[in-house]
Amino acid sequence: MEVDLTQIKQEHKRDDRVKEEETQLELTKAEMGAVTEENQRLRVYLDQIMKEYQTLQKKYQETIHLQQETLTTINDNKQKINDETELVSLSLGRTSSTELMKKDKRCSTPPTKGPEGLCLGLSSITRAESSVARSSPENSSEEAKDEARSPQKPSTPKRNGDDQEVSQQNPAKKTRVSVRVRCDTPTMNDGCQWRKYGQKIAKGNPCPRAYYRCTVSPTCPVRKQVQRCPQDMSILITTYEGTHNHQLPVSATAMASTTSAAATMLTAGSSTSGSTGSQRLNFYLNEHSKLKPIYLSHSSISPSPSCPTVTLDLTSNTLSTSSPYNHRSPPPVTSIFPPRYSTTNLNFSSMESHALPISWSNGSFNYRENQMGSLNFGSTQSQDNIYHSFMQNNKPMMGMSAPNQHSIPPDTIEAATRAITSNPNFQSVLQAALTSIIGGGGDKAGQTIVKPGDTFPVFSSFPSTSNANKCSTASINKSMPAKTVNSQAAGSNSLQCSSSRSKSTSPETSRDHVA
DNA sequence: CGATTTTGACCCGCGC
DNA sequence: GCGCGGGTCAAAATCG
Repeated sequence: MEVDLTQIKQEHKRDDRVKEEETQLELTKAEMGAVTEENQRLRVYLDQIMKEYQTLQKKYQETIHLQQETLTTINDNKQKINDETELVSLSLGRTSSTELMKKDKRCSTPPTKGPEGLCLGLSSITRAESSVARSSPENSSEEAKDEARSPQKPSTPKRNGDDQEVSQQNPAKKTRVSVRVRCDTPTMNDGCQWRKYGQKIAKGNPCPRAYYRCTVSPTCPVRKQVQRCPQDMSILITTYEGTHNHQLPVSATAMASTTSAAATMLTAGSSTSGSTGSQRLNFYLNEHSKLKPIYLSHSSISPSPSCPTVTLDLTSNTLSTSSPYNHRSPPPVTSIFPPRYSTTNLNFSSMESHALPISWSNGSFNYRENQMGSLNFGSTQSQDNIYHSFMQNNKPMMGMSAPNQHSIPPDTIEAATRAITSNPNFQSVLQAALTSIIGGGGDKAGQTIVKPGDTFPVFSSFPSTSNANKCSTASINKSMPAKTVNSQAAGSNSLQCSSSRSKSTSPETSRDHVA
């Protein structure tokens, strides 16, 4: 009996083992089946990817082929031109050729031309911005040259030196960046210190044009022109020109980066635009759960312009027109800053009408709010009161007279920043500056926007003493609320329209702002 | 009193 | 060559 029991037990054990093995086998089979299925799926996926890759490769090759054909055509044209003009002039250097050739040189020059990586057409502004981050010895040496030139030739104005510098860098063109801002204050505070050295009434524009020079460094050649748009007096057109040869204050880097990016875009963008008429690029930004277009219109090339100008249109399109362009303020580019080569108009106008004013005076597009960290968010006051209280609260913090405040809608700033940073052509230029400002989180920083219910954050971290930074709180309070942005009283505006250069208009230009 | 603005004069490039 | 217009200079005025 005992023997039978042990036999039965052994048989049971054997059965269990067989069953376990069978189960494991089934499991393994099932796993194999799944894996085979997945493998097939992956194969199909891989095939699709390969097909797409091949298609893309085909398209790429076609595009390359087309580009080569175009280049060949251009070269043929060049050859024809050279044949027509001078058969000997085959140098790849700075030959006297047509505009087309200049553009070609500027644009299609392979990036192997220099250590700076960008094509030869890069403007001084790009270098300026690079010198913002690192004051390049090249610039300093050039400045030293300028300084040396001036005393030697007392009769020669210093601007000649600047022009020479520019002409050395970039023959026959000097990129300007024009910023259009709906602003009631005499000047747009961009964080830099400016000193007014002249004022003129340009022909065709009753509003005087003011000339400012950067005083952060006595040798800084950067200049800016400030002028009211004749069509829309509430729009301030600030044109920057030149290269900062010094460290910029943090508050000034944002504007510098923006203008730099715009300038870079002008030069880089012209590389693809060729000589064809107008080009329009559209940027889209996702804001408030809807896509908004940002139009980059590349205006047609003007025949008799003096220098390439890129216009950053930061005016708020409060009328919300369906047109991509701001019709209320026609493009000033061709009329005010007619470009010799090309003019790029970056219209960052927002279609939103709830735009709250923010300050450019901080120079960092409001991004410093987190760093400053003494804001009253969540206030339920009206916007006017909010702004009043904010200004009062922040006066001690600013530790200075209220700087110029500007009615730049936050979404406009965000749009500008996004549009600019989204362009690969100058992402590298902007990266350092914007990253430092935004704090690394591009999206998050981009969303540091004043919401309609929030307290309006205004910062002025730059203790400037220049007039450009002076602005009365009263006039700000009058003009800053979004609803009254366009109905400013131009009384304290230095650039208000006037047909004569009388003393009555000029002194108030930038001084009698303090209430 | 120093810094800044104003403003008439001057310079220079460009078109005719 | 001349005139025009934009840009700059620099002395005077003004401000803080």
